[in-house]
Amino acid sequence: MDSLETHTQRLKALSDPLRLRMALLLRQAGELCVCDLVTILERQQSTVSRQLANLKSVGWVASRRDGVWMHYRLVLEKEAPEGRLLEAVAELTSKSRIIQQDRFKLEQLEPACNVTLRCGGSSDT
Amino acid sequence: MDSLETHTQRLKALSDPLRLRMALLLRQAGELCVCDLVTILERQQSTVSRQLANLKSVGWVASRRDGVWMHYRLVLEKEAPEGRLLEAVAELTSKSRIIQQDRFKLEQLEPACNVTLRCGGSSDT
DNA sequence: TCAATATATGCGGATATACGGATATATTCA
DNA sequence: TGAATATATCCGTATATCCGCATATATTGA
Repeated sequence: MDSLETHTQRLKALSDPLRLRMALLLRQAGELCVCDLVTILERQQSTVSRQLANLKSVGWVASRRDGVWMHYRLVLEKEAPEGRLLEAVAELTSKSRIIQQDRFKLEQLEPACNVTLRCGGSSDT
Repeated sequence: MDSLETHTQRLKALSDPLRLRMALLLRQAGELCVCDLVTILERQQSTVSRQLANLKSVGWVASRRDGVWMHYRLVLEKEAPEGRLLEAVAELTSKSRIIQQDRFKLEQLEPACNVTLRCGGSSDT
């Protein structure tokens, strides 16, 4: 029984192009560190970090420290309305040029940090 | 293949508490005129009108003139991702105090204009 | 044409947001 | 302890947003 403001703030967090790209990248990758996102999004580290803090403050993502690196991941209870919302957003934006480029960059990414898991993509060998 | 900006603008339109309440009221009522929304939302007519224009400019609602009245309704292709998005939002916010109050006020509403149809609610007599 | 009503829009002020650059903090390793 | 790296935060500026008030526009009916 969150207040309406709480919900609109969560929606607003996804209403910024940069934060939405972040959320969708995390959705695809499972987990990413700040420097990976800096590489893909081509923004200042301070910008990326601040927007991740925004996503975290409204509960979309959580973080995990691994040495010097902070790994961010989506917080989604499966079958929750939040998951369906993000799924719908992902579907709506999947054809967007930038989103497709982001996905490509993610696949090509040489992980800067020793990522433990990276879901999807090329897992055949 | 809308641009990412287009999609984030549509999300942002739902990220404002007042506009979200409007969208959910229209979802429940089917169609409402500006003065009905002014009554329910207890805001200035100019505010309501401008936010409806916002929702219209990004494609969430359409309007129909009926004499002096402008009736607004949601534009939702069934089975489209937009519909699932709004459904998820409606579910997330359904427990919010304000949203419940809005629903109640809508049911009690003495229509200011001769509304042709009003779905749901008390249609027994 | 003119008054009455419903709606839309211009304007200004208060507030929020996004960004880059600089800097602070945290962790690792020598 | 000190250098190197990754991340977080502070600051100022530019821009966007929200609202109410006043006013413009559109429609109806006399």
